[in-house]
Amino acid sequence: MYLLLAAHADGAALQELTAGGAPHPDAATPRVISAAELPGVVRQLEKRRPRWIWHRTQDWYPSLLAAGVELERCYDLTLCGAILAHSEFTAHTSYARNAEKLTLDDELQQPPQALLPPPPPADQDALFDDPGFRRAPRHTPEELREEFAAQQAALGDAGAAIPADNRQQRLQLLLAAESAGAMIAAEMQRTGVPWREELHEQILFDYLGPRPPQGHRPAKLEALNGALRQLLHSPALNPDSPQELMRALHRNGIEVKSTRQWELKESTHPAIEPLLEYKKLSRLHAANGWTWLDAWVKDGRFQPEYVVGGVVSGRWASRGGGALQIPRQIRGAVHADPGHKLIVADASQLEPRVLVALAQDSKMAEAARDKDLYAGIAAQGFGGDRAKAKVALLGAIYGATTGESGRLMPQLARTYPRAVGFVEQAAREGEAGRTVTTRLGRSSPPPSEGWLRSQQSATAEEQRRADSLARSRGRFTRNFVVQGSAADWAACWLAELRRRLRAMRTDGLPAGELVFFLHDEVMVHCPQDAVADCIVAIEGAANAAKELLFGRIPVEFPVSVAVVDSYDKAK
DNA sequence: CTTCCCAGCGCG
DNA sequence: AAAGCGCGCTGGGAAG
Repeated sequence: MYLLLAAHADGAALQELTAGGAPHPDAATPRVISAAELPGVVRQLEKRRPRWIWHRTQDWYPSLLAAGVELERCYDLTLCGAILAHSEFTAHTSYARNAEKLTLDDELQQPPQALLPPPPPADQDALFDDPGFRRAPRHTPEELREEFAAQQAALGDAGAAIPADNRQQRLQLLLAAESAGAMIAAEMQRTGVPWREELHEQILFDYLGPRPPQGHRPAKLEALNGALRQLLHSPALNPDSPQELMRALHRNGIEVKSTRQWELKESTHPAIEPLLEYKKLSRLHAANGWTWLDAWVKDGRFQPEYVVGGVVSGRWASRGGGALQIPRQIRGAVHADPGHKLIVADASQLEPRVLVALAQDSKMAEAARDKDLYAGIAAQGFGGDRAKAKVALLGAIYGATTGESGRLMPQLARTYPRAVGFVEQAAREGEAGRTVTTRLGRSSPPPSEGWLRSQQSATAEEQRRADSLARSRGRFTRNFVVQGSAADWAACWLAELRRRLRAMRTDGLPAGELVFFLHDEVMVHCPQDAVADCIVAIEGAANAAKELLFGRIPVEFPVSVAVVDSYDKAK
């Protein structure tokens, strides 16, 4: 059952559609529902387990959640439209050809915000107090219905070219997973990561000293700054200025081309150690210090905004608070509530395993049967040297050309011609200006106009520049197929896990809540007596994701699970 | 004063 | 050990 929810001047318009996107015979015209009665109506209709169709999940779902209405599944027209408009699986359809003049405005990205406190938790009326909501709806119900019908038609044609390839099922799975991801993002933002402010403050005190007045350096940084000024004979030095710092280093005979950590480490000058310490602490203070704590943690929860579809590869991005960059230093502040545990689960070595499955490299699959894939590869082709094997494989996925990683490539290619050939092929597609596609059908963006123009350059100098741009794009497409297919896997893992956790709740069992997701890692906050069942759900979902993407293949996707009180104890 | 870009570094 | 992919955020600094 498909139910379209569209904005309406008086609240919402609701219409039942067929799977193809036509109005259901019993619902020729949409039903208008006032804002006040919407949550109740939606709650009632949810009992029939519909798929809710809407322009953007983030416009509807947060307010429904705030009103206490949780839904099972949806279809996000914006996210799905973006996939269908660019996917190679639908490139031959009129939907893709008309993508330039999409009926929907694709404002996936909102203007970037400065560091602002997170919005207060929405209450039941928030949706309807929002002046944006009271504006004339951007799309009529009929426009949204037609958009859904067009997307369904494109999906229906996805398998036409190569039916045996299951392209239609794969793309359908991707659309469902992406829409589920949008719901999970809204739910996780509402729930938030359990964050103990007093533990965070203790960490800051230990590293930096007491909280300084606004705009001042903490004591430890001030002391390091004093030492640096002496050691570098620069009494007014501000080490936060790369230019000043560079000049001071040069004055003291430290000939670096940048002030990056790894380059500074080359020097043995006595100022280097305090300088690196200063940089580390200064970063903590600026990015995750007291100001961050004030702005982002409230009532024991960190509630970041996730941006589903924010990365071309299908990974999520985030907005505000740097949610996907929580440094190890402060992970001790992420702490389970009393009587609860954090389950931190991580798909080990996900990208190499995805490469094995994509390339169907049976030799590498033998190595991937081991819990430690790098050790398996080391045994097969690198004389047992695990570090070498890891650098070589990651280099193949990233497109390393120089350094140890680049030198190891021929050795890797000899042992695993299929796996290496797969990423090499993806690189060649990109260099030639073509697009590449993930397992489930998300395609890389086409090259820009400027890139295409650069490839027709005349002079030798221009040609060198063009070749460099081509190789750069090749590294991007090389990585895209692996990173993007790993994101496909992770989206299915997450959606499957949500389904299983919801089932536990429906069965009246104690169940955990998803509170964090980071590319190949999930965190579940969970009552102690639900831990065992949650782990079963996490592992079952991982296996389900593998079979959804690749069928029954002899490649393991092991999940490493840690049950901890605080995040720093995981890994 | 605001706006934009860069260098640097955090995460995977 | 080295600098190959994808992001967001900060402070500095130049430009308007």
